[in-house]
Order: sequence, then structure tokens, then C-alpha cells
Amino acid sequence: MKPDALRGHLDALLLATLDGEQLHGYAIIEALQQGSGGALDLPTGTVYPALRRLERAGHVSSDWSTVGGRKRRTYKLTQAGQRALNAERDAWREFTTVIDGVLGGGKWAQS
Amino acid sequence: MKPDALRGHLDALLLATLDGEQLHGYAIIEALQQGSGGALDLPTGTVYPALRRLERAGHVSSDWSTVGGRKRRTYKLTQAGQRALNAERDAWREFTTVIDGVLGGGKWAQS
DNA sequence: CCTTAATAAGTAGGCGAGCTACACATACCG
DNA sequence: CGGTATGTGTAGCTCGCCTACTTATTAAGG
Repeated sequence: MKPDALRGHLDALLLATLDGEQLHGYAIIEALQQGSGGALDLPTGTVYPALRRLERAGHVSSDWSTVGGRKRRTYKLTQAGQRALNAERDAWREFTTVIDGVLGGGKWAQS
Repeated sequence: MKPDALRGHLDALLLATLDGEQLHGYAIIEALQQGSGGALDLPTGTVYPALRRLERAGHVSSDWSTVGGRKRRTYKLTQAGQRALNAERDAWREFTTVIDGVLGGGKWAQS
């Protein structure tokens, strides 16, 4: 999958990954890898800044913990984040509907 | 719809619009507007450079004509463009499958 | 003991697709 | 003659994501 296709959908992916369970950054990357069947392999340089951006935006909150001597910053959705996720899901649905309409478009559509 | 969501899908839209009919740039923009119910309103600064890029890549070819005193550059798909369109449609399908999987993901999936 | 790999978090800098804001030209309508 | 619609095009910027790197701890292998 070409990497720039993600543009504008990264927030949705991160919020969705945190929906229902709190994870730290590294685990989020692994969850996305597994949840996508290996198609999504986001570099840390993409995920960590995105998480901090989401935190600044108030969509997630984080807490530090130490597990096995290693420090983890665990993220969870805020209420605003939950709302943002719903909005992202709606936007995604609208987006795919529009593109599907054009890509499937008119001509040979009835069948 | 946020504009950067288009990233990486513009070529697919343009190729799909030219699938089965040849159009000039301005008409492509209008066709996309109507075909998307107004959701897509691409500026000329996006479409014209993209068309030239597609032509350089050999995916479309163009011919000048004059209609009512105005010059038009009419584009049509090449065979390579048709193949590229098929590839784009496949890539789109894969892309949506992956994102849908994450966004719909696991937890509450088995309704 | 030392090296390597895995886990974990982070930043600096760059790239590049698409957008903004123009410029240019003709036709048509009032 | 001025404004709007049609039609094509470019220069330059923005900003989200990626590349490449740094730091640190633990566990395993030799």
C-alpha cells in the first residue's frame, strides 16, 4: 500500500485503536500491524508525534508507568476523543461513499 | 470533507472520470463535482498539473480542439491508463478494506 | 563480560502532493 | 464597456507524514 494514501486518516486509525482499551505507543503500532494483517506498518516517527498532537488536542490522555524496568506512556481516549472518533468514522464513511461513487461511477453501474 | 484526505487517490479519480469518455480539464472538474454530489470541488491548480503528470506517465493522451473560439485540451485514457485505473481500483479496494477493518475493529465487531 | 536483538520513546529535518493565488484569453450578456 | 462563465496554466507555499537518528533498559547468546 502506498504510504501517502494514509494522509488525513491517521488520527482515525489511532483513535480507533484506542477505542475500548488503553495502550502505549509501541503497542499501538503492533496492534495496527496485526489488525490490518500486516498492511499497516507505521514508523515510530509517525506515531509518536501524532499521539502528542492528539494529546494536545485533548483527544487522548496519557499516564506513565514502568513495566519490567521500561517506561511506558499509556494512552487512553478522552470523552472528546470518543466524540472525535465518531466524527472520524462518519467522515470516513462519507469519504468512501464519495470515492466509491466516482470509481464505480455511472457508465457500467447498473448490472 | 477535509482536502488532504484525497492524498494519493487523485489519480484514481481522474482516471475513473475519463473511463469511457474523453473530456477536457474543465469538464473533468465539473464531472467530479456532479458525480460526487458536490462533495468534490477540485481547484484547477490541482487538476491541470495532475493531468499533465498523468500524460507524462503515459496514462492519458491529449488533443487540442477549438470549440466556439475557445481552445480545449481533451484527454482520453491510454491502454496503460486503463491498466493503471484497474490497479487503482484494486488498491482502493484493498485500502478501504484495511481501514474499515481497523475502524470497525474487533471489540464490538460481532454485534 | 560483551554483543546483539527486542522493547520503548522521542526529535530533527526533509519531501512532495495538493492547495492558494495568480495570470491569461475568449465568448456572451446586459 | 463591464461582469460573468468558460477554459488553461504556473509559481510558490503548506503541512502531514516519513527517514534517519538518538537514548535507554532488559534478555539472550556466545
